[in-house]
Amino acid sequence: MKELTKAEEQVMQILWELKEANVREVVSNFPDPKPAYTTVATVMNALEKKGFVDKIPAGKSHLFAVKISKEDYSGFKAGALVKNYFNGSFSRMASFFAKDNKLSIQELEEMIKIAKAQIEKEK
Amino acid sequence: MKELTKAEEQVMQILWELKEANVREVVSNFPDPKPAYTTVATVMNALEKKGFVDKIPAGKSHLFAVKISKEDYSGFKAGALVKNYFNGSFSRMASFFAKDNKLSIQELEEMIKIAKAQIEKEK
DNA sequence: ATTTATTTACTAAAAACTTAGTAGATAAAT
DNA sequence: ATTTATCTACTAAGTTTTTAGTAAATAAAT
Repeated sequence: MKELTKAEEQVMQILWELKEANVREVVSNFPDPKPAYTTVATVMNALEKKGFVDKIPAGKSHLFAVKISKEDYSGFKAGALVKNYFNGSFSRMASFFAKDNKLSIQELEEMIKIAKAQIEKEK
Repeated sequence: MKELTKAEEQVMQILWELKEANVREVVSNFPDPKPAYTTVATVMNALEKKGFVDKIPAGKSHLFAVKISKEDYSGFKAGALVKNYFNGSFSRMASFFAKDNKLSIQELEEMIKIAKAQIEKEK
């Protein structure tokens, strides 16, 4: 999987929300100050070349449909982060977040529940 | 805190290991093919300008000493990841990792231990 | 039918990042 | 003292990324 640049990532975040959209719709979902239409179009074409979206002719314009899900890309990014910054250990990252009250009790309890369920499943 | 570029990050990973080093030492810690001495020097000066290291005259050359710890930068990166890709919820990330056997039982148990300890501490 | 609006393909300038050379200073070796 | 090695500051070329304009095609409005 290829890396997204900053500009590409911004567009993908919008596309992940919309699932599919044309250039105009993506532009209108940008916060102000919105970039130029052609700027967004350029980025979206790059995303197609990189395989992140499909470009489908639709009437007068094109529809860009998400091809690589946010979940897949999230996993890719999270994996790289854990590898490069937490010695490849997720629990090391968990302990980092646990420190300094970075996590609420609710989040911690949720985490325990998830982990327990997973252990049960693997038995 | 500023973002590190790819090249800067590579150098920082070496500096985080060495705590402090001059250009020559950083170059020699690069895997082959090693970049040019001046290339590394340029990056290290950029790191000083960004505030990631201190540049201390030491005899003939300079010593570059880590100023922003790997832990601090890790937290910064992990926070951004959780915010942008897991709806700001760490447990959402945990559940993502738990899926598909991405975590060993050992890691999961470690996670539970950490979370429980933290909850206890906050009481 | 002609004007107006929308969209795309192509092009390109500007900015950011990467890589490294050159010249000059300083120190070490002979 | 002169040569050799090391280091830095400065410069700059090459690459990637970002941003957007222009021209052409198509559709919509008058």
